[in-house]
Amino acid sequence: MSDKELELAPAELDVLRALWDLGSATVRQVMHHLHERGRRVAYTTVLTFLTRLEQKGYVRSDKSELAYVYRAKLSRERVSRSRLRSLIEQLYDGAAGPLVLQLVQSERLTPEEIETLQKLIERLDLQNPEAEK
Amino acid sequence: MSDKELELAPAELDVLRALWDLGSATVRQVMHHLHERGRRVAYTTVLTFLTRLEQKGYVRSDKSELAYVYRAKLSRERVSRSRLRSLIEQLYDGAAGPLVLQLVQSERLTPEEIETLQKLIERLDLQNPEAEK
DNA sequence: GACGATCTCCTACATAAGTAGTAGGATGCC
DNA sequence: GGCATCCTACTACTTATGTAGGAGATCGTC
Repeated sequence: MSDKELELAPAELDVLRALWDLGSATVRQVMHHLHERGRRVAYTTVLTFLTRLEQKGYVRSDKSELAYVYRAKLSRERVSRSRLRSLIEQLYDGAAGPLVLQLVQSERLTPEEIETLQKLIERLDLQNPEAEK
Repeated sequence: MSDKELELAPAELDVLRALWDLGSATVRQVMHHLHERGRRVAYTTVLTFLTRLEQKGYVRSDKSELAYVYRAKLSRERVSRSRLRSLIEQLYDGAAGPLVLQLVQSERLTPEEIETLQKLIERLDLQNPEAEK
């Protein structure tokens, strides 16, 4: 439940993203994916990252075919949560409120999103959680 | 208005935070502040960071007294915005909506915050911006 | 069964980030 | 006016990040 640091360098995240997008993939497929997004990296570079990610436990590989097939062990949501947490921690001393406000103000949300949000808030409001610390 | 990359390594951010908290401060004051937050760094380390930050243009210094007094040129909001942007970009392909939802769901907001948010949303809803594009 | 394409492993190397020591100037004070 | 302080400048070293080449195992195929 709690997110212990969860260190991810930008380039590592790119690779992880490829896995999220692809589900599971070989080194080569990840490389292609990155190329399509405009990142010109060498095959071995991708391999290096995948290997490092696996060492960190963020990815697992499985060799049934010729080449290893990699898959993320870490979900996008998990990373997102941790990132947000540290953002909130670092910039707002742990208070999420200001961040939400800023987000809602500065990012244009679609009408649908606004509506969803509205419903969500209503619910929050009702079951006012008496937040136990 | 637009946020060009805005590179800030974690440790640099810590120093910047000290300046935000303190308004303006000498190396020594920043160091103390960091110590209070549990970061045991040497005086010269702080100096190094402050110097680097100044080179990057994120901080300015002013020598009227004995020691230089530093002050952030970059606001907390600015950094926050840029951080959020890249988070949204990297994790949600540019769509802010999902992030907001996740935030509202996973972070406990105080009743006041909820209320503020609610009002904000209402306003958004009214002046429905007919988002061009 | 040699050849080209692929794979993984190991190694390497440049730049960035994080941390700090030392030297030498200025300041205060007894 | 010499001693303890405090300040900045310069230098240095370690670990992380980003990037990739070469070596050797495998495979598919002519």
